[in-house]
Amino acid sequence: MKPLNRSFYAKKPTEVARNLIGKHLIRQLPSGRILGGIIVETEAYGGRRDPASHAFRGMTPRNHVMFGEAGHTYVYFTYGFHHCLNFVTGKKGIASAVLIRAIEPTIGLEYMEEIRGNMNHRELTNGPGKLCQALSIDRTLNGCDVTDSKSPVKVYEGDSSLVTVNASFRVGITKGVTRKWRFFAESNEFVSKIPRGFSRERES
DNA sequence: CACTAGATTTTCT
DNA sequence: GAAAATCTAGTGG
Repeated sequence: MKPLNRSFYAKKPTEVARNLIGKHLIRQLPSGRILGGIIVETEAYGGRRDPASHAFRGMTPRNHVMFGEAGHTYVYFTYGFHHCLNFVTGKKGIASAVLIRAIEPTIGLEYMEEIRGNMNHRELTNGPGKLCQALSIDRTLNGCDVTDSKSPVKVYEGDSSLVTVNASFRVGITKGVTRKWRFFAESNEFVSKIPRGFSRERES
């Protein structure tokens, strides 16, 4: 099985964000150990037109990979604690990316528990900062080519047809809040936050 | 369950 | 110097 190819990523961020739901995210550690899970929540970010995007004010040392070729990782550090994983989308020269907000862990649960603390499996990876910690992702992984089978981070086809994808407003931003650019798997318990108007089945 | 505040440091203005 | 694509613990209902 091969990772998703570049044409998958070379589209509008909203389209890629929606299509990524249900795909398998795979992380290979330097030790060779494999961790992974199913992507259940994403958000799309644009370029100069999207006030919530890091690229809104043009290229900077931090965001320059967002302007590059689709199918590369964009990993940044924020709030003094957390890393966030994105995939670059669209055309080269025009910034856009998709933030991976949550996964349903399927491979290497024991390792994730080891570094995140032994906890409810739902708490392991249901947030952008949490999943980066669980998968040992930091800025040294910025700019990886996700379509390369040797990359430490890859995405494989999954059972996307089984999942209903919903759209809602993005989370944790103060500008561009009216765009419904957040996508998530309906009724999946690993989604980070359920917005107003949606319910989560089988919640205590 | 809903809401708030505080931690901590990089990045850009 | 201010803000940030977050998380956690704590309070109150």
